[in-house]
Amino acid sequence: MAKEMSIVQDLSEKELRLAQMFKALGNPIRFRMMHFLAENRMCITGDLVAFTNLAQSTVSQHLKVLREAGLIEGEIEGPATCYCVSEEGLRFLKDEIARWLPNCCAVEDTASGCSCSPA
Amino acid sequence: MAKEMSIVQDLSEKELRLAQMFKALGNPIRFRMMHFLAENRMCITGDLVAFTNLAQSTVSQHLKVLREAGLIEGEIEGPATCYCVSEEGLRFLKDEIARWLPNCCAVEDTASGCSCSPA
DNA sequence: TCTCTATATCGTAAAATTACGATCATCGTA
DNA sequence: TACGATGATCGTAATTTTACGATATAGAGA
Repeated sequence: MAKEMSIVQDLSEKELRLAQMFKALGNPIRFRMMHFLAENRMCITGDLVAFTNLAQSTVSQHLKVLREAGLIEGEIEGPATCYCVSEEGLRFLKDEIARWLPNCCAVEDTASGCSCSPA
Repeated sequence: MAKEMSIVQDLSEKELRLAQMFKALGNPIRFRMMHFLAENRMCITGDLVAFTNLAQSTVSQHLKVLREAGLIEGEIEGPATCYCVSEEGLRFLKDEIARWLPNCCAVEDTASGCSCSPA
């Protein structure tokens, strides 16, 4: 952990958020939940519970991860909580990815492959 | 795990790869390694070991994850192994993300926020 | 107020990830 | 062929993640 910090430390705010989003979406369940949320425009926790077939507490936990990554937004709606995809979050994700690692893989690049020591 | 399959099952090939890429990049160390790799165009395992300050075996393990996600490519170069960012992989990632969840967050969308039960 | 519904949070067990040292395999060279 | 350098893989400990049931919280309605 201490070692990790030394390397991870110098990530910018945006990069940290991007990494957090990657982590959140790295789980297949959460990945799928995002789809569901996007398809259905919005839904309450119970809908995701039915969809995933997981325990309510588990789903709630996954929702928390997605929320903390800024990928979804929740709003208390009466006794339930209504979730939807965060437009700001998704836009951020798409924009950052598009700009990510611009130094490589340009259209007119080495074309493909890794050519070490091109001697 | 069995339950997970029922939900994750119906992910397309591309979606599975995308999720795998997310997972690989979700780790801050690997996230950082991708930067390093992109900045330096290419490098051998030892360079990453020096950069990350982690054990050689650990770095090798991280490289494997990135490789299996199709994000980098390794080529045996004499006694060493030369790694570089997979152009195909990164292009795939960027393209898929750009197309991802197209149903939401269009430019002329609800603008922002989650408005449940708009009654 | 009492209850029902819907969720978040807590505590905990199981599984996966991460990190390390040690070992094994390979290439280039003396 | 033996050696030194470079990395991949193995075995394992520590940490983190994932999932569950139980409990706590809050709104809506009888």
